[in-house]
Amino acid sequence: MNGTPDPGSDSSAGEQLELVRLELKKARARARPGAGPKATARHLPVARVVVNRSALVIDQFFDYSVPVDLDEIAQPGVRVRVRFGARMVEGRREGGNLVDGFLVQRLERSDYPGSLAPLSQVLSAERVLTPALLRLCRAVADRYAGSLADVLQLAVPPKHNRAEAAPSPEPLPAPAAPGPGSWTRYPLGEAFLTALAAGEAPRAVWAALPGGWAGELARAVAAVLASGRGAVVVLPEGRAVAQLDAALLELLGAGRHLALTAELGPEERYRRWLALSRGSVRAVVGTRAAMFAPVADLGLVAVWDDGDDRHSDLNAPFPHARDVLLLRAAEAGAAVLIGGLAVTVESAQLLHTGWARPLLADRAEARRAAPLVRTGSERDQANDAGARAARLPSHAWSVAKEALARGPVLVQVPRRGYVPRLACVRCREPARCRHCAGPLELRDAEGALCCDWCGRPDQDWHCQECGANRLRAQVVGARRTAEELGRAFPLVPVRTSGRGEVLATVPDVPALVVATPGAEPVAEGGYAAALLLDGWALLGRADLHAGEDTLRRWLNAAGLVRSREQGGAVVVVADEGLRPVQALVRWDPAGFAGTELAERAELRFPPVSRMASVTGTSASIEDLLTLIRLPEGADVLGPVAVGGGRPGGRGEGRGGQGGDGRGGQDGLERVLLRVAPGRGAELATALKAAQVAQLVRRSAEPVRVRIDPLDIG
DNA sequence: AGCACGCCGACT
DNA sequence: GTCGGCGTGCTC
Repeated sequence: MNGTPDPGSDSSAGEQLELVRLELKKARARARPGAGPKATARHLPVARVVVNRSALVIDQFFDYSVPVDLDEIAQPGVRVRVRFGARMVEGRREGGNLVDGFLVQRLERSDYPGSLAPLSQVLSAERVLTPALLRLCRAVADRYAGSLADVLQLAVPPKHNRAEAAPSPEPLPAPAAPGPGSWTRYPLGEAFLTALAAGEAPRAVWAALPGGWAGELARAVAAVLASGRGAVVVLPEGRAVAQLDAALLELLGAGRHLALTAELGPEERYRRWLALSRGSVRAVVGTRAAMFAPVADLGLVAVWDDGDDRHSDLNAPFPHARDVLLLRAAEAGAAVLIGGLAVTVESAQLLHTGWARPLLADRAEARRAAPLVRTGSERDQANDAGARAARLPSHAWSVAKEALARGPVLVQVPRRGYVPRLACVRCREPARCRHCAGPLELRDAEGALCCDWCGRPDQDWHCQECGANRLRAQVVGARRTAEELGRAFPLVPVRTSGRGEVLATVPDVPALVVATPGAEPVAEGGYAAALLLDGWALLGRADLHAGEDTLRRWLNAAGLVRSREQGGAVVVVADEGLRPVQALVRWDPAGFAGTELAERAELRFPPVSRMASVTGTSASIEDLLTLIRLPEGADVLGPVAVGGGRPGGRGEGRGGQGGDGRGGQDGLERVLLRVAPGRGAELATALKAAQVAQLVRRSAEPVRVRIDPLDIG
């Protein structure tokens, strides 16, 4: 029968041949000398490995034996490849995939009762996963209820052979301690620098003044380098990194620091990462990817503008640069500097608990550095036809017209698509649920009010502040306003900076520079004036952070304007009675953050409480809630239906746009879990355990969990 | 997560 | 009688 093809059964003969070939292949694999039992290292024959599998249910170490030929190279921290998922057949291991991992420890013996598979491969001798980095990644994974492998993926860049083969530069000796520069603007500024240079670990929240922040940050880095320690600085985007990079280059010359940003490309990024890991360079500045940068002898962590949502990583488990750096500082006993023109509520809490000290300028100094800020009413239309065409209040119109004679004028307009929040028609106090203080939403065409957090309806809403019983939803026409503005000043060039194209700088010549928040170019000689338009659209977003975030965006724009002594002026088009507006006019970011914090505490909002969101189908959420062992006093808010999209991303809310399509047409729901301050770790642990239980039992579709969600109303 | 084992319906 | 569904369990 063999070799006599039966006409009509060609295919079956072919299949048999194929089968025979497969069997031969298997036999050869078994007989291959490399696959047989190999001698194991005599000393520390066990290698503990973290495998690169993100699944929560295998978030643990696995032990492998170390073959003699890998004994020397198989040091803690190296990248390895191991066979994972094999099964036992007649006492032999069969199958199993080659997966990447890191060797974390060499041991005399394993506590695993079975026999150990050998390490398959050590990829190189480079010890990329240092003990400190491993501890950090473990802490971050725990804090965010994620797996170690997920965090390692964010923390250790992919291997690049060419970068790894090249030697890193020789380290330079520590520089001399820098002079205080413009830190003299803050009463405690010099003392902070001195402490850094002396090897201490001061912790500060810094309300930076306009002008000079990059130089001030650079001096903080230089001071800690002078103490023989290293520094990590994370900034929200590439243009800010470039500014600090330039300031450091000027202060320290080349070779003592490096910049790490996403746009570098894999080879150069890994080359720089290795320079840090190998101790060639001790200071790094960069965007959020730099938050894990392996700086040895960490002396200082710093975050710039920590309220910017770009500090949140977009990959699971969505760590936030500020919080990762705080974990690092605690671990390393390093100094902390959280700075920005604005002060976040999270920073205010660090001040409130006494964990950090304030680095604030006194009122006179702040007045000197800041531009003159005035409000313009949206109802106060100018008589001038051009102003009417631009729909500008008369004050804004005249300020812009006057300033255009002296230099560029910045016009900040919100991006289209901000979702307005329901607010009192009279005093514009946001409409909140009287049970849990979540934001109220219009859920259906009937106009029924419903809480976005707990889902309770509210038939009889009236304003807590002024007693009015009517609501309004704000409407946005931002982009059009900007276009009309260009027509209103026909002789002036109009430049735009926004989503499509972001300008880094504009020259010191008269021009209208229309920019969306976060995309404002730096004007070389400072803007002569800035108009902050449509404050309502910003303040009216359905977002817990709307007030804080709006003030932050205003401050960042106003901070690019010349000081009041130099004739710099800002007009903010918004109701002067509102707290963010007052804080801008008085240039008092710290005061605003303190008040906001007190209010959050009263309403039990983050960061005074800790929250996590759980998203999934109704059944899977219910299932998770039966499995979870919640910390004492935890609140369960919801579930409520949510629109499509990725709950992990920044899609809805803070800084993002969209967020329409609510109503749960895809069947997804969300609950918010709220715990008392100090119980965040317990909550994360409980969520992870419940998720693992759900995955193991397969009792329902898995849910998605996010700690510190950004998109809560 | 993958991947294999194991026990019940419609087809050669 | 077999091919194949996805429930349950493990991976050093």
